[in-house]
Amino acid sequence: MTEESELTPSQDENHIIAERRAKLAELRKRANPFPNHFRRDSFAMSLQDTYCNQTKEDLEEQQISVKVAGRMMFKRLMGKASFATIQDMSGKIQLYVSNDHTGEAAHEAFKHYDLGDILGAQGTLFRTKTGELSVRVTHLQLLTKSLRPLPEKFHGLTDQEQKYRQRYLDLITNENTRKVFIVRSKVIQAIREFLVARDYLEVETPMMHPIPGGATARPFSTHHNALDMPLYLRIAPELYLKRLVVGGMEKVFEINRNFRNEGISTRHNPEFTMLEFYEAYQDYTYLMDLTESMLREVARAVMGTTHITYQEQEMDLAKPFAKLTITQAIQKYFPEYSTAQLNDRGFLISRLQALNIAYKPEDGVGGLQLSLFDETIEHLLFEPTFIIDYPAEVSPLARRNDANPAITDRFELYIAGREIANGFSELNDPEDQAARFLEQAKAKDAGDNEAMHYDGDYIRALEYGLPPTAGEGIGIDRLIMLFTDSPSIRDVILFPQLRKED
RNA sequence: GGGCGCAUAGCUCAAUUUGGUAGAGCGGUGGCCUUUUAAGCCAAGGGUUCUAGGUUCGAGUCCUAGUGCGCCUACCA
Repeated sequence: MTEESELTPSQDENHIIAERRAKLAELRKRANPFPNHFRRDSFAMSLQDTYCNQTKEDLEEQQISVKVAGRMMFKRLMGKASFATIQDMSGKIQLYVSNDHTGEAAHEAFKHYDLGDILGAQGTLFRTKTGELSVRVTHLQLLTKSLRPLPEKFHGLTDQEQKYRQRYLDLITNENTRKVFIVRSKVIQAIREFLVARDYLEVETPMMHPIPGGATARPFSTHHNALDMPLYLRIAPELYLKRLVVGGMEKVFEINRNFRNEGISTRHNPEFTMLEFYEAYQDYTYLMDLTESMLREVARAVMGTTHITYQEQEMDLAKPFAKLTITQAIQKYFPEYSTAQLNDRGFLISRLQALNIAYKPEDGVGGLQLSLFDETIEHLLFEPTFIIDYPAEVSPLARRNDANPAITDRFELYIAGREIANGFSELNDPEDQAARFLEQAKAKDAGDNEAMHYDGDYIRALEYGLPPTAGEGIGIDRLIMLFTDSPSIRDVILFPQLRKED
């Protein structure tokens, strides 16, 4: 960081911060304003839950003593008594601070505490006139002085950029942001439990690859000094996970980050979280069933329902997911295209040109159909839909279909108009795989910088024998967008990638 | 990468439509108030209008360039 870009007092501070610094300096004269000996015994939400049915009289009778701590979010002074609302990781609870119970000196000190300060309070539970559960504070202590003012309490933080750059402020201020990331954590936990319950083994494979593979994408490149060799941040764990299946880990999964050096959008972050899982002695039809079960079970576990509202449209994950081939999907929305036309290279090219859709001139019928599908159909698939039978030319790691070697036993799952999952019966014929790597390498030489490298060790592994295996990747961030009704991937990633601030 | 939009007090927003002394609420400061709920009332504060140029007697407002963010689009999951 350069000297100019650092936040120095003269550049960044305003009168509010100056006043708070002066308060802090006063506090320092009397005691350490950052003590670390207060121990709470209760969370706000557990108190609210435990005592929600107890009346004012019940509480007076029991004299329940509690110690709570949290950040002060609201403050209401009324002379000889005050109310404050503190927030901890579970929720909020109100404090009643008064000359009578807290003592005049402590109450006077409290009046100079600021919103954002972190307080520890001890006292007894009671219910106010209006029925709100509160702590009648007998001992109050400032645990951390906050120097910077919080965003306005009613509207909160709304500036998107500040929400992303200063996520801590967004989390302090916005209930919904907290909810999104709690749901995210629970979804990942539920997926883990779903797979572990089916005897899957969770593993971690390298994030730094000497040969980037497992997907068609541009990698980030770096360099290892001691080894003096180039390394790439992984674009997919696929080839390592299948090596593990070769090694006898017959049900294996990994939830971790992938890195792709490509565009950023509401659906793309340079680093994103993928679930990949592989199961030996299964095929892609099994994966589709498993995926339906997984999404239903996760939805029930996290939200208690399979009903999802995404951007004001509704769906029910309990309904069977549709299954369509690429051409069936095209014909569903454009019945005017005949099957013969959709298998006619000339017709497809004329349509793509008419619709101004980019395509690779060397593509066969399958690739052209896919280009047409991606541009015209994909965004229309709101209800969960498996698109099946992908052309072999765009599926270099997938097993060929027994009846039609031009296509593969592969599917992609679309929900809310975007790809959520991609799965297939794995290609375990080492000679076919070697040939397809060579084809990719040829494309790379011809200038396709997303084409795959030839991975000699992966071929060597296949030559020892990969059992017939089914494998799938699920984009966790996009799944979380769906479950949290978030319009942008940046809303479900705690610290999305942004440009430098200065 | 291309197109469109936005940037004003710590935060949320105004500022009469080619321009004429930059305002309010919240928060903060001082005062009143012992059951408040975005507490209330009174008072005094708080600004490099994103940055750099330009037009003009005069620019938050108009023009040019830049920076950041948002949306759409392209590559992609």
